[in-house]
Amino acid sequence: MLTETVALLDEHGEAGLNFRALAGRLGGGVGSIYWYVSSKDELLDRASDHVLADVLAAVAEVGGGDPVDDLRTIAVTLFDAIVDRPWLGAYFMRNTLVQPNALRLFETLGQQALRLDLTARQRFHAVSAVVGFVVGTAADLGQEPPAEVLSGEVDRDEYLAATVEQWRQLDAEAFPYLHEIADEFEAHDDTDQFRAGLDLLLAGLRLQAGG
Amino acid sequence: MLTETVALLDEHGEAGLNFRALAGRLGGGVGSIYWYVSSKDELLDRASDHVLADVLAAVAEVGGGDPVDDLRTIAVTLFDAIVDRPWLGAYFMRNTLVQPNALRLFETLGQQALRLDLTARQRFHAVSAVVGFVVGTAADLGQEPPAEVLSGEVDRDEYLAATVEQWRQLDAEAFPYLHEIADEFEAHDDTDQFRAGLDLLLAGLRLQAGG
DNA sequence: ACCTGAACACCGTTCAAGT
DNA sequence: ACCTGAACACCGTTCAAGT
Repeated sequence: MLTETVALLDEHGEAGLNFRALAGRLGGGVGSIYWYVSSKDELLDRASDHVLADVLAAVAEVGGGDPVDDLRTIAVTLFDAIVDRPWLGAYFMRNTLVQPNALRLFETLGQQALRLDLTARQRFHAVSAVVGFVVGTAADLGQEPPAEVLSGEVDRDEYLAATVEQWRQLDAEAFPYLHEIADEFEAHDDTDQFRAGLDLLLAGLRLQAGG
Repeated sequence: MLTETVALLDEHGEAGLNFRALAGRLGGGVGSIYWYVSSKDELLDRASDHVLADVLAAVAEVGGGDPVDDLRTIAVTLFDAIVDRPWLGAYFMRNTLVQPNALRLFETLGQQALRLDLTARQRFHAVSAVVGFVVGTAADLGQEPPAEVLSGEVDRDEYLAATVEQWRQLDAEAFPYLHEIADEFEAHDDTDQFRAGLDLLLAGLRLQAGG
């Protein structure tokens, strides 16, 4: 059932997942899904954990190098997985009681932090910050472009172009920052942007751990 | 209309906002809302920007001190606003074409970054990282507790208690990190956690800007 | 130009009934 | 123990009709 859920999600996005379509795929009635799962939220909790097994497998060997670098490797792997499947962002670690893989991934991140000279509280904060940054950033990037722009259908590129154009129209005296970064924004790559932010966070962590 | 939308959101949460209830409040028909707004998403885009005016007013005087500290002040103010109204997280800066206040707040953050010795790209990445971290972390904290835990209704405290209990039941050899932080998690304060993470990010930024 | 509200299409969820 | 699918309650959105 989780496999079919993920397949539907991959093919038609979060909006394409509904119980009627899922039941059809499984060759059963709508009601039978409720025998295995108590709600759509729980289905997505479990589906996201199901998919997380791949992330876990990909980082199984991580742990031998510099702790901060290993933290970065795991974070980037998780980030890529959420960019691939944006619905992951909303459900990852939402309820670890039914998400053993999320818990294992959290532990794996934490084990890198265990190798840093930090207090327990600092470690807790550091790992939480990394997870928060990864999930928050990835979820932001995975957003559908707003449908209300202009009239008719607008794709992501057109929305971004309209945004830069808006920035350039602003008064340069009142908006010096937006003017400065308009070029950057136009040429920006989401993954670069994520990595740059993650590097800032990890640089701060390294400093806290004593270099 | 935006004021009534926000009032409904504040009183009954995101789930309590629907066009029938809103039309009732406004003393009109459901259809008339579509004269002012093309979809529910646009309504929420505009409502979130409406509310952001308060944040903007609160940070109007910021800018005289240390740039990194000023960045922190603005970030904390935004964080508090999203914790207060979790639906803000999903709509903040989603479509700046209809969100002038979000744009101004982004500019205000950016102007602090302008006072740091950074390249335009670094500034863009830094401000994006701060916003991503704030929104991601606040949105995560604002989540409803999963309803599927155990049977019956469970509030946030019970869910957190069940989570710590789960961690303590895990094998201590295989999950050293979760065991170590169980106590921290039990006593943790969301705002402290956010500030600690933000400080790591800002420490990294300060380092990049040359101390 | 602005509003009305019935109607439409589509949801998640329930439940009496089956096997 | 597990499944069925009609029915329910509740959505966002549309649109012909009004003023």
